[in-house]
Amino acid sequence: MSIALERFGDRWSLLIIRDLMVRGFHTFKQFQESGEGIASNVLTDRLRRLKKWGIISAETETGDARRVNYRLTEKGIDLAPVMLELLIWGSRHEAAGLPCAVTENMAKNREQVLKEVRLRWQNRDRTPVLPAYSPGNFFSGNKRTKGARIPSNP
Amino acid sequence: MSIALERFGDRWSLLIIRDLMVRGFHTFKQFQESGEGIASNVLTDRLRRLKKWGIISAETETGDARRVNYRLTEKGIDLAPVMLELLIWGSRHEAAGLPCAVTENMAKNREQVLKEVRLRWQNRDRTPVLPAYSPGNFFSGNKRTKGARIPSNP
DNA sequence: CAAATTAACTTGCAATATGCAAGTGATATT
DNA sequence: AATATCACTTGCATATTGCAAGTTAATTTG
Repeated sequence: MSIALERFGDRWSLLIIRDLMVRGFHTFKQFQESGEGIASNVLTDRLRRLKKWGIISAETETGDARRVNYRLTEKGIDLAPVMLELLIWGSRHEAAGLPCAVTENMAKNREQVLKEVRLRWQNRDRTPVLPAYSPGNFFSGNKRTKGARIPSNP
Repeated sequence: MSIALERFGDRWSLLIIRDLMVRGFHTFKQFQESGEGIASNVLTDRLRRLKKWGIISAETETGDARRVNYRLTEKGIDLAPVMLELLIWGSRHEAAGLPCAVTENMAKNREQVLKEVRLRWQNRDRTPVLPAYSPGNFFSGNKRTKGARIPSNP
């Protein structure tokens, strides 16, 4: 069986990766309080597994040794195309929080979007890709389109 | 939380979709005997859920009322881009059964590959995308490249 | 500097999901 | 008519997840 499918065959792993990728999450607490409802013991386990698999890294913050900063590795950020396709699919086929116009625009400019996401990763940019969050949505889950800088037809 | 991620947040759903998409599976029995080890009660449940969500359809075969034919819907086949990106990611970052040359070729010809997959779906073509199966691989899991008609640089 | 707070986990136990082996019932084949 | 096949069910053991309440180490506060 495909290793890739085994990796993400649970309720939380992909969600954690998405939150790291586009919502700017980087601490244990943020995941816990995100409202998604992951139990702390499971969160611990998932972060550990993702780290073991080289998808995320964990390093204690310089200046506050209580905090641990989680971050996608190169391998992790390489999942961006998967996430983007899932976003587009969800927007087309499931009730979505983002207006279809926005996601269809993303679909037309996949390379652009992915370039932008990777740049944010390189720059350690922690602002959410879309500013706020509301349920039912994929990327950051907000209906606002303002601030979603990503796709503007070239 | 994203509906798309909720849909596939279990061990088997994506695997079933992949098997329908590229391995030519279409019966309960095939899934059971595929060696992936899904329990029959869970398989029943997953097929039911996927049907409920409109991702697959189920119809009893004309001519043999015992058989049920499972098939991806339009919504289901639209997951092909997600699957393809997962395949490419897995090939780059996890031990893969397919030679990287093949998957990188697919990565260069995504549109081609997707067109081919959709055509197979339209034609109800049940031959596996890649002829045989070996573990550790994503699409059909075979190391053979012969018969993988999909990517040939244009 | 002692007390309170914070962040990242652990622990114990209940609830849920999954795995397994053995059915069942409706066709179809021999 | 007997046997086999196919798509499920059922009952129960095991594993995973969810929940609430700790624990530990590191800051912050008064």
